[in-house]
Amino acid sequence: MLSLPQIIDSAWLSRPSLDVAPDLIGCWLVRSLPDGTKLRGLIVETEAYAPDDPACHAYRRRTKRNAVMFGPAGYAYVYLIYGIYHCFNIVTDQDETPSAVLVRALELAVPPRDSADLSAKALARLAAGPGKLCQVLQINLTLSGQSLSTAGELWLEPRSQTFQQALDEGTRQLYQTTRIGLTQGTELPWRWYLQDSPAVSRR
DNA sequence: AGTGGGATCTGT
DNA sequence: CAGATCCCACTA
Repeated sequence: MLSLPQIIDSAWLSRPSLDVAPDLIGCWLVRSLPDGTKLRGLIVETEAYAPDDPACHAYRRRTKRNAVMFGPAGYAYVYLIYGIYHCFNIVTDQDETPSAVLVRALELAVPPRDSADLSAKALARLAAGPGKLCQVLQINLTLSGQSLSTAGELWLEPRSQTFQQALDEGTRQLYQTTRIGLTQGTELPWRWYLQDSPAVSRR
């Protein structure tokens, strides 16, 4: 029986992204908005980015954009893609080891206030994709470099006992496959998702 | 100072 | 499958 962490702290995240990425499935991403609203989503899809990984933004060198990935674990790395969408990453591994986990999809625990007239199906797809989840949780560049602590605007909470049990018993399963949208490193099976989750971005 | 490409998403 | 649209890394 795997022991559950009480909290997801820097030590838990200071492992290689390949270990952290699957472990983050089933954990909660919590966003506290300036007006006090809290949004919670169950993480159902992640991708690992590692040193010596040609698809990693930090593959070549340290730059202004990717600098946070070179720092200690437990910080947000957010970037803008195609001029339109944001992608949210969790910095992992030891200080000076550039790596991160991209959060690709969430199951929203509480529907956003302005989504009352959506079908159940549409609701389940609201945060199905890295760009969409950033839209829903209002994650943008200002959060990049911020610490993912409960004192802040964005943090992580561990798997529930029941979720862990379902995994242990095989009632729910993780699926491991290749990453999405890349031009390099396409063959590496560094994407994980929760089987049967309607929020997974792509199968 | 200018250029090109990108870990996306939607609608056609 | 084209297009939206902006930041930043890279070149000069």
